[in-house]
Amino acid sequence: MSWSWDTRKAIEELVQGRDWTNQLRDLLTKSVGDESGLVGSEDLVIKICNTFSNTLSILSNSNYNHYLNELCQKPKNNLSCDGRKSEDSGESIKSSPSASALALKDRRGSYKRRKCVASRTNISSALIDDGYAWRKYGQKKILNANHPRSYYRCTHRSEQGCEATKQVQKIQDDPPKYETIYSGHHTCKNALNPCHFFMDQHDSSKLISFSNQHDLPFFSSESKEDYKLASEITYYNGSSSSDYILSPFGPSAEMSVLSADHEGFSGEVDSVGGLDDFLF
DNA sequence: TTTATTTGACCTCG
DNA sequence: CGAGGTCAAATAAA
Repeated sequence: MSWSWDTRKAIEELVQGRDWTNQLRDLLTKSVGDESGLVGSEDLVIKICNTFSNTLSILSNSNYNHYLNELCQKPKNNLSCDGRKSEDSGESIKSSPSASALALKDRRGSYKRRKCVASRTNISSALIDDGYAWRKYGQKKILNANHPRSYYRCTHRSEQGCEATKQVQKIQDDPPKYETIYSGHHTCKNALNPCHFFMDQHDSSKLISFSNQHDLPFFSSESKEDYKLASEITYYNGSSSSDYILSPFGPSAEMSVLSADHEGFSGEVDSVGGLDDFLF
């Protein structure tokens, strides 16, 4: 696998950032009742911030700039939690298709099938609250898959025209593994304080900051279902052509991978395997 | 009553 | 023609 210099540089920056983050965690753990740890941690925080800044600077000059812009435009707003959710549930008794059902024929089919839309694939060990409100609109049995795929769209699609959608599918039983494919991006203003860092497009020297870390969606819980801490891998499928690693963030997260593959998600696992040099 | 989910029909694309 | 994405009535939950 061959990566551009930018790609390698960004990966190195992120790995360095992770290491410093781990050091910082240790320091903070130690600093409970010990002032000396706090002094060192301040320095580490600056280093870590620089690491992420450098990475994003690199990315902003790369093919991923469009995605970064997308992230930057994401709403950073208030928390409320009504992420309803449901996975495969029991059967529901359906009335048999009757004359009224047949009358639907003419009204259906006024949609276009999605094609080649940039998507992001997230693989996690548990169902994850991504901070947005989703509404389930379908579920399908997928060929050669043990579990059905659920289809969700943004709850605010009707009133705000938000086109974000996601598909969730359990892809492994033991240990459980879930694949979530996100398509489109949120244009709604009612997001539930999604976790994201964002970049100041006008001043990349101080381009990164974290929103309320207590609300990191990957570490929060979702109503109705027992959403657990999840390790995860993320793939981005956009329009450019190399693989990327992002943010192995702390011991509980495995890592995230940016992948750009127009044809679905080919090569994703291989990509992970090829990153061994950077992982522990 | 309102809002969300379930589920079979229907549609598009490869 | 089949797989998979979407629609929308029926149903459940709040």
